[in-house]
Amino acid sequence: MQEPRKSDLLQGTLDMLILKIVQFGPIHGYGIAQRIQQISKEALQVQQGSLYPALHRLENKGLLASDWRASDSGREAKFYTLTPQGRHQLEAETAHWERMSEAVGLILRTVE
Amino acid sequence: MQEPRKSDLLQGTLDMLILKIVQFGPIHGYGIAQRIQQISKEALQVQQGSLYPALHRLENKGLLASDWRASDSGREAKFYTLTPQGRHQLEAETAHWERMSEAVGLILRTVE
DNA sequence: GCATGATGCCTCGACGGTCTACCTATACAG
DNA sequence: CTGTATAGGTAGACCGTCGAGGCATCATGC
Repeated sequence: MQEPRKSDLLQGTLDMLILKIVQFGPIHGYGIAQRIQQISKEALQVQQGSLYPALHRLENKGLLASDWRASDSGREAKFYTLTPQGRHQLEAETAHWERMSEAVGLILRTVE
Repeated sequence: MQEPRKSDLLQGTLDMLILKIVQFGPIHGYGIAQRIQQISKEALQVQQGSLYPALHRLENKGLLASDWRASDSGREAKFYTLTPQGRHQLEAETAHWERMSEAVGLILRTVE
């Protein structure tokens, strides 16, 4: 019996993570995936098939704004920035995450 | 603007939480939902439509075993217990959760 | 000149977990 | 006899994620 194929991230956290990374400053999609992987010390990694739909989702909701600029490598890339709603949403999701993950920890640390 | 309809739990944690609660000793489904809610101080709550499919899933995978007994209220109820594989799985999932949630925390606590 | 890998954007189909909304039945209180 | 808590269950829909692809550009090595 082999690895039950664990997901690369905790379900439902992707949007929050993206918003958080973008908060640091304008960045393109490819860079977001790299940053997440790097900061998490390779523990989390975002598949492109998850990333781009998420970015479009967030942009459609008005949480992110985008414009084309030249990337470090001199190529055109779509840079995302946080909108005011995005910042607000990030705060809300962060608070929600804190509450929830703490609650899970509470259960896990319970010894009968 | 209304509640974005947040989920009642963090996606992907239900199986782990169930296994953890069952670890405390034989308990029936209804009781599991109550315990989770109670220990988490109402932060987490499990819908029955999520709970029972999850229990059947876990039993089919051989992580839980069940038998009918009389509950506290004198009614018949299906009591679940952890199998050895279930215990093993719980440890694996707990470790995975720790790694993942810590990684998420790492990102959230990063200040540029 | 050509292949390869890294960068960068994207789409599609499938899967699986969760939620909402139901159904059933029993015990007990009023 | 009606309502509520307890207890088990199913069906359908939704939606996020993943796997697997596609496309283009640029730098490097051969």
